Amino acid sequence: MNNFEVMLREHNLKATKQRIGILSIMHMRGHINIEELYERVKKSYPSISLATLYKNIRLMLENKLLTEVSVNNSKTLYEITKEDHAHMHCEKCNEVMDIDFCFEDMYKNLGNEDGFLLKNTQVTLMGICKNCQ
Amino acid sequence: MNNFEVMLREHNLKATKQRIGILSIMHMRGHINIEELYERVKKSYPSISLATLYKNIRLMLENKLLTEVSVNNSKTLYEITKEDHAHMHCEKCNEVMDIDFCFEDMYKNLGNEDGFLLKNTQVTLMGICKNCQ
DNA sequence: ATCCTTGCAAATGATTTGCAAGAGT
DNA sequence: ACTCTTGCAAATCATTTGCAAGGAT
Repeated sequence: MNNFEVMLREHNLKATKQRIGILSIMHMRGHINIEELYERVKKSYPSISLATLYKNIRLMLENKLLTEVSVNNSKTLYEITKEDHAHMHCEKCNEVMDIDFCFEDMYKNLGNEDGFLLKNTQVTLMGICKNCQ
Repeated sequence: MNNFEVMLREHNLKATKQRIGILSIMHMRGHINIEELYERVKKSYPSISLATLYKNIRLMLENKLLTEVSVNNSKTLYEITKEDHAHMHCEKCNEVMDIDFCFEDMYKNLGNEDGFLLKNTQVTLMGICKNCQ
């Protein structure tokens, strides 16, 4: 029983080969969009269908096992949920990288939030990465 | 010659009725998605087509007259480009509100950016707004 | 007069659905 | 054995394209 099986069970999901495949690709790759995920998962499970991929992504998002990362001007990415962090998004190669970030410090700099019940924060730095410059 | 005509000319775009219509809805509405924009613009210009809307949004994004606002789990929004600010996104009603935010202060709290050429930043607080609680 | 923009219809791309067969517990 | 998941095909929704006619400068 590997890590991903445990993760799935902890989130009340059956541990199917397809799901374990999805999670292991995501774990290796970091942030990934549906299209690339499909190409890669097919290498281990050639019979997997796009519908299965979409259904599972949706399910794992609802269970908070995955987190959606919306970036401007390119496809939605998904990552395995982890500690708070910020993202750098390269507008040329579309790569997304994690950076350490303390949300507590940021909250001190906020303006008027007027009764808003805060659940989560997304911080994305947009620009050009080292390789693309 | 109204404000929107000036804005368009300053960005080297011809001032058509359709474009002025798009901008005035956006100015009133704040953040808006394509579907809602279409419904509203049709009220003043019933003949406008979705294709025209998409073409113009794309064009104005390229000219930085508009800014894309990607939010998790709901349609991409667009707003007229303005000074740096952060967004609050209500996960229930999907409304997006602006809040004051000083990016300079935030940059002090950042981790390793390793040669990244920063162009822009997006900060989104996700949660439940006052009305929806 | 020229070039850009519009609206239409069709093409393409992304995501969801229903259902019968198969897999996980 | 039971229930949930898969894969397929079709349906739906979102976005883009090509082109002829119309509009802005």
